[in-house]
Amino acid sequence: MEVEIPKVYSPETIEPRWARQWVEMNLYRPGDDAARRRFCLVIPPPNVTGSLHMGHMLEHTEIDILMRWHRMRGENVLWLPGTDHASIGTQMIVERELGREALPHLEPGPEALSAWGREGQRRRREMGPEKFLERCWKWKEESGGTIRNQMERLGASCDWTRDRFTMDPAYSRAVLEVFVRLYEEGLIYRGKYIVNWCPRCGTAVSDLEVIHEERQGKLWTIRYPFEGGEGHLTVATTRPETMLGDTAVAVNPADDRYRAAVGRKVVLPLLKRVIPVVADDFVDPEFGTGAVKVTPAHDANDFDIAERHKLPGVVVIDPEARMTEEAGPYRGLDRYAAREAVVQELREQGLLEKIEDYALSVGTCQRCKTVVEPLLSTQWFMRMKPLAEPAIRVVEEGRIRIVPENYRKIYLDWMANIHDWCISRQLWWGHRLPVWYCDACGEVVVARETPAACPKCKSAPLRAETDVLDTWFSSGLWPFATLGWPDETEDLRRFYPTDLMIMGFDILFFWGARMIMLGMKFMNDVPFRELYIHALVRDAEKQKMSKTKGNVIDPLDVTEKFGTDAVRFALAISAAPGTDIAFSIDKVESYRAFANKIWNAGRFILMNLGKLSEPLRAKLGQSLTPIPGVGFEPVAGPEHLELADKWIFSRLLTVTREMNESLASFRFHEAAFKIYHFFWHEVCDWYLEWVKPDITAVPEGDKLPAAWVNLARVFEASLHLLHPFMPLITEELWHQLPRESRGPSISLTAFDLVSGRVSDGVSEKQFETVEDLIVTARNAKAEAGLQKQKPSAQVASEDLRLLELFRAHQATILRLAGLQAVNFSRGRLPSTGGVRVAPSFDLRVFHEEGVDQGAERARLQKEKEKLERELARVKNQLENEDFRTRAPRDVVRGVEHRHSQLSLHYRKVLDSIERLD
RNA sequence: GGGCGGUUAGCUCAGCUGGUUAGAGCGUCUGCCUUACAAGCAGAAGGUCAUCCGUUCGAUCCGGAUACCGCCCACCA
Repeated sequence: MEVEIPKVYSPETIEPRWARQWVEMNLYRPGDDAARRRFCLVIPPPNVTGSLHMGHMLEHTEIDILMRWHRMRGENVLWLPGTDHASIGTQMIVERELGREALPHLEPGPEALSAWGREGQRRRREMGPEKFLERCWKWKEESGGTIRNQMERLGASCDWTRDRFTMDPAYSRAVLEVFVRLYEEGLIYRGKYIVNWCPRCGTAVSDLEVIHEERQGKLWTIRYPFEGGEGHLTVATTRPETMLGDTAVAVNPADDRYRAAVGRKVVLPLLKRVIPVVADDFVDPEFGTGAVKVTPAHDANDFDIAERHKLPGVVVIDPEARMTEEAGPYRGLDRYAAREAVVQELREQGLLEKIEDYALSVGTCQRCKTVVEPLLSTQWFMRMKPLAEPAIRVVEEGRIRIVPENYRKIYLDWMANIHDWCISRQLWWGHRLPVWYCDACGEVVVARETPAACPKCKSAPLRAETDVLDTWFSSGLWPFATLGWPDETEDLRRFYPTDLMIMGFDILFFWGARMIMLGMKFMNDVPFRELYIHALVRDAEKQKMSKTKGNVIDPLDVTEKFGTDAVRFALAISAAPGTDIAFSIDKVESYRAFANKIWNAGRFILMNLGKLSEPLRAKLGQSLTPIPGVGFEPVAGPEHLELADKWIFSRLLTVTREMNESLASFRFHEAAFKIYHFFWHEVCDWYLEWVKPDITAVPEGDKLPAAWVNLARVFEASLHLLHPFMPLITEELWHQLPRESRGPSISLTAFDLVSGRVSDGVSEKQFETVEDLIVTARNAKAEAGLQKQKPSAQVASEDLRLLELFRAHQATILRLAGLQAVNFSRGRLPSTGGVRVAPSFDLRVFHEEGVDQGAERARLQKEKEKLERELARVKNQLENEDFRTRAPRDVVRGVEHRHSQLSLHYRKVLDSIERLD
């Protein structure tokens, strides 16, 4: 039977097939064996605003690696998937879509985007909520589908039967429940405060949604004349247009310059309003003129000053950032036009003292980059201090472990300085606040169901609130609402608290902190026990990927081209905790080569399988069948073990253990590197080459050669170790291996070490010595220019046991080193050239044309110098009495051993140089 | 204004709690289409671990300073 297997692995045919099959089989529902540990993670729900980017792919790869790893250790694993409605984000995208439909002729670009946004907003208002929300839902269906396809293609092992969306009816019920309960407890309140207002989006946004940017601006110094008298106060401002809303000037009470001014009044220029001069500690006498204009309706600090001094607020800027009626002659002007006009007028009136350049930080809208306007506005807020307290405690006490640890401090600092959270948004897409107003008596009703009439004055109907909740309000409930809360479901009982959460740092405060607060509040327990913060995926030059820079790599593109497994591996092996990832196509390419390597190793085995008779193949299948209750053990077959077998199984044991340790601490790069190196450079380069003759030979009789059992077991174990990183290719190859009874997937076959097994240091050492001999021979061949030929060689050593070891593996040494014959003898080689000296053996490759004495001398000279340097260092160390007395014994002994090896080697090199002469 | 991170081979990065000879991938050079794999095999070159000072028997690793780069937070008009 000859099996035709392509030489080059083609992920595009194999990967999608398995990905689909896993979904169709509902393979990744958690098992319900109560005796087993459970492991649960709820996905950070991607926004339904579009398709997934490299950051998602990294996140999902990391999650999937851990999920598969836990699953293969026999745990009941739940990875719960879902998506977030992304209130403001989705609404903006749908608006833009509407705009694009209305203005299809525009060339795509930043200008078109903003034009489409404006037009879409207009069309949204025209359509009304009902129709607009229909469009949003349609968008959600499409976009959600795209996301799901992408995740499936990635091989994400989530339980799709538990897929959730933040606006599912059940989920929305949880959102309202939380709102009502928090309101009833006084933790949600309504009030008129300064909020961050985005004039473009037409909504309030939270502090976190404001991005501070350093901009070059100006500082204007303006005179405010005293009422009915001589003189003036001068104030400095970066926003002269807001003076129209000034209701006071404030100075520091300790500032002698202004002591007399406090209590007097000044005349606000342009509007001629008479306003008081007040004393307030907030004012820094050092800054500007030491006198501050107070604009309570358009500045958060001024608002606080006004509270303290009972000053009124005058709103001069409207929600669209135009001047209001209160701005008198400037009404209707845009805020920036008003600024110019105001400055112009002040200059003409001689009230402008000076203009200086000034770098200031302005708040911009996270979504649309528009400069945010602090605005006095009635909004809903969540009181954070009482919620933050337990959320701080659980992290301090280690009930939630944050990794890498430096984020713990950042989290705690932020939580300690937390401010109340503005949760209402003037948007349409999202959860409407469960609030009704009685226009008759002014009553505010917060209820789970629509109230029929006002509970106070009985009038009806009530006017429903139109604001929706900040997206992060609903996602804050994610870990318990997805599991069925407020109902006491089986899932909630079984899977809360979840075990792990993985997210990017950018949403630690938006989401992570809020989940912890709300989880503690409503479940009285942490939402997850560990929180791993992953790195950012950047481009090869470590630049942020962005559309404007044009350096965005689309996960789907690169996946299609090189295969999911290759991309996953490239991400995993770069994912060192705490360091951003420089991602490049080159990297993916080199891990595609790795996938191909795995494929070809499998191909070698499968091709030679044809040399086994049917019964022998069945026997092999038996030896690969998982042991019930234990799963697959990465141990050698019970039969004869060659040196190479002992070595590779010993290494396998070590590598498995090390990978387990790495994954337990989120050191993905380490685990990926370990298996990469093990599989390629140990299994393929050495083990497979070593046993090759035993595998390619046609066995005689009905006995299955031990080499077959061992190789198949090593390969199968390697597939298991690789599987979390490269699930698709490993699944494919696993299915092609013979097996007595085949489960549905490698990922459901438990794989673990039998405890107490220790690695075999003696065999490792012996194997490495033989390896050393072979490499030395190859090296000698290469430098003598004999790579094409098969020369003879001579090996000598003082160590009889070593010679015995070499003799026992003579055939393998000849084959792997590419030698014709080798002669082993005791002692040293008496040759006059071409001798390689290692501490424990000499080796000489025969060269027909004789040795190039010059090159030989140069090489030896270089070696001598290197040895001298090292020897000097080691000697120095050993002669240091402090080192001998203070360093640990085994370190000293190690250095001593090194010294004896070095001197031996050095003497041999010296000797060789002498013989050349 | 506070806080944090980085600086290791030509490039991108590993190197966990200090200890024998600092590692990979890509790139470079040499030789090979050796019946698993040229997306491969074999061999090689390439590093005063940013700089300075300190702690230590011993520092790429710990502490301090400097330089450059980057990030986060913040209610100074």
